[in-house]
Amino acid sequence: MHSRTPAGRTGRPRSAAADAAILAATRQALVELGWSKLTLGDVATRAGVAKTTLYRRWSGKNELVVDAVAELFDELRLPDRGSLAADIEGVVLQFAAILARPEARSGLMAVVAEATRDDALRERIRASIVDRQKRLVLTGRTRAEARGELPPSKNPEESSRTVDLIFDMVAGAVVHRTLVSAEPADEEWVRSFTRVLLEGLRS
Amino acid sequence: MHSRTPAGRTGRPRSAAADAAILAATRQALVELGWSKLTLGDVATRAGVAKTTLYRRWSGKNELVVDAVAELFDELRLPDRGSLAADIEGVVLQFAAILARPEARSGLMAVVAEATRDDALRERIRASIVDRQKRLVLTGRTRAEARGELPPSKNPEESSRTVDLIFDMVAGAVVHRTLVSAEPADEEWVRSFTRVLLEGLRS
Amino acid sequence: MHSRTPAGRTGRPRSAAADAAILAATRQALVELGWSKLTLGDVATRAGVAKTTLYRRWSGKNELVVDAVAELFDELRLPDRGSLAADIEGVVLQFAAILARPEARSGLMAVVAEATRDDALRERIRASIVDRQKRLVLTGRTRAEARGELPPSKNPEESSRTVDLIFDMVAGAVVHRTLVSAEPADEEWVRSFTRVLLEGLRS
Amino acid sequence: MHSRTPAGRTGRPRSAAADAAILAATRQALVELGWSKLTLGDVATRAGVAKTTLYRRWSGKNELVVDAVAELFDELRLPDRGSLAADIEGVVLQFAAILARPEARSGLMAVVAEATRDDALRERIRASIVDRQKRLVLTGRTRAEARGELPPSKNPEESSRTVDLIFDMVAGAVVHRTLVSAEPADEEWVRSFTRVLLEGLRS
DNA sequence: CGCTAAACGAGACGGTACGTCTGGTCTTTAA
DNA sequence: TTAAAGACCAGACGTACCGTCTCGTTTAGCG
Repeated sequence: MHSRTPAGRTGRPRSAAADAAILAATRQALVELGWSKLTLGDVATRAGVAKTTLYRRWSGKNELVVDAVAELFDELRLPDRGSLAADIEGVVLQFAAILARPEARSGLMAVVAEATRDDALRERIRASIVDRQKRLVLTGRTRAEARGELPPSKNPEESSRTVDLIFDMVAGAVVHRTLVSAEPADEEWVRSFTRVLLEGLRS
Repeated sequence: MHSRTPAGRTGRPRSAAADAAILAATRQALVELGWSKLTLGDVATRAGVAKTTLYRRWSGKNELVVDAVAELFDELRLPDRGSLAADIEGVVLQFAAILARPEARSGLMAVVAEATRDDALRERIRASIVDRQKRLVLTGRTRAEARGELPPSKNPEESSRTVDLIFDMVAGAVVHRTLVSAEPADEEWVRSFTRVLLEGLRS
Repeated sequence: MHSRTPAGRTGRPRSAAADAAILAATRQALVELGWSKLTLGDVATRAGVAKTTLYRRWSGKNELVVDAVAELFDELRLPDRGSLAADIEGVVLQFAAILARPEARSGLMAVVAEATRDDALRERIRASIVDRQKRLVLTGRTRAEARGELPPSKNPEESSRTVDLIFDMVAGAVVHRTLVSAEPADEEWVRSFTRVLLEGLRS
Repeated sequence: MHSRTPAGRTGRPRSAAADAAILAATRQALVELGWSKLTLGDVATRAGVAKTTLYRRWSGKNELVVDAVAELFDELRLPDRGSLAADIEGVVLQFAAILARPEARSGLMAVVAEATRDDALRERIRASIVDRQKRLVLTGRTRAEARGELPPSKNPEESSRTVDLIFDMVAGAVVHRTLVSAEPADEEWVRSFTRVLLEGLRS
């Protein structure tokens, strides 16, 4: 995380409230203005905070927005609905619901775009957002193997490759449907998608 | 398109060379600087053109970059390799090759991010980039039905939904693999992906 | 604009009205916008003329405005009211009336300002505007000497110096009163000024 | 003045050095480029200051140049040479010396030209430049009355009118001689001028 | 309880890019 | 050939943010 427990002991401690206020203000500004018109000065004003305070915690717009958006994905949970298909449908719908929120839409794509030229930023995105999602895929796979819905992993390496493939297919399809095609990832679409994905994996 | 055949007949006509020079300069600047550090003044300088000339043709950075990136997708062709799987693998590899180019990577994602708040821009992206790709899916489907590799479409509406689903799955997976996971969409990955997709569709 | 010279064998006949239209448009623009916001493109539009046509006749803003303003001074006449004092009062009032017009106020001072760094422009101002006024001073002096109101010139050189002095005093005082002090050079002021000037010269 | 003692007390205080540097750079640029080619960006660069800093203190070119030129008139002093004629000659020579400097020549006339359409600017000129000069006339008149060289003022209103008249005559003649006629206001000319003025006033 | 030192708000600072406007020039078609 | 139209290059305009830097002012923990 960006916050650091004070190394030395003296001096005024950082305001814990400021962090929350800044992240909330960032999301609000993303909703109202979108990524490109969001300015750090405006975020600071909304948060009732000086620009200095903001820069003391985040090194720039990208880092701030990653953290602000990452919090949105905290609510992702793998439901246990009894079957792999139902579980996947559940989590995909959650994912789609998050991407339907305007603060996620422009914020997420913009930082991904920036990350194409900034390895540190990509790493931050991976740690804050992507891995959180990927863990759900892992859990789901394990649970499905236990249920006998998927054949057990033959070897770790291939297993890892498969998880990556599934993850790219799930996240990619939902993102593309939502942001590029600009159509809602509603229940009907999710059901069709899940069917194709699972049939493909089963065979 | 942005260019307009002169409505009236008088006056000096717009330089056709300027358009090409500007788009080429835009791609070059995308490679060297990335989206966020690309400035229109710099593009104009690279193109040997005044800023006014640039603004006369494009209303802003987003519109310019969409056109510059769109040209990259002109080279996409559906190969005829004899089987649906081979055809898909071929076109996905082409798509991945384009996304591997730095001028496409940051440019494409950035305009998609902007399009989340700008309907006109999204329409422009759809017309210039997305529809061009979707037509390949349609062609591929038709060809596969003729070969008997896929069951013939039952009704137009469901057919359209299926094409959309396939398109989101293909484009989404490749984009996510390439830009978010930041792993190459190489032949091995493409073969695995195609197998899952086709098996899922066949059943 | 609609004048057509039938005799010319090649090319379009030249518009005789263009000069007048441009100068009139220049004065109108001076009234409405002042010197600094007057643009040649705007003048051309007001005159119903292309910018090219304007540049074919004048080399720039300064030259155009000098000519436009110079026409205002064409109406200056030395009245013959029977006494030197009355004659001077008459011409000073005329001069003040011209300077009260907004197209003269900002136009004249602005070109004078430019002329401080541009000898060709200063020469143009002298020829078009200043000499026209100075001739009035000469005429007035000659007439006053004939009347016996002023002693006859002792030698040409001193005479020339005196004319220059009078001219600078008259023109300078009226301009300063009108433009810097921003007070009207009305009859009362002119009478006081003339009295001081003539008493000073007589002794 | 433009500078304001900070109303609120917080925030970084304005740099006092910046003001001086900007005004000096303005005068230097006036010398080298003249009014019309002087750009605020260039002034900022010369002063080693950002454009924003300049615009924070002055609202535009006119206001800046007024202040820059006004400082030139700070050195005007009414000498005490024992007689009214000598005093006037002294101050007129000082005035002429200032107007001989290129930073005063084009700068002063240009702002006067602009002031014909801008009351606020005219007021600024009056306060910063004109009143400073007029006070010298007042002092001179008082001193001359004490010496008995001029009859004492009959009433305040007429006295004020006379001061205004003298001021317009002195300043106007010197400015016209220097800038319009473009001849030096040397000692000989000043002596002639002073003689005419004083004889006119005495009678 | 007073000292110390960091964090705080405010806002000025040097920069960079914006998108617009104007100055002059050049290139087209029409008359 | 000249006119009107308007595209062209060049560069200044005034504004908006950037990220940094002073300021004077809290506000904690330590002594």
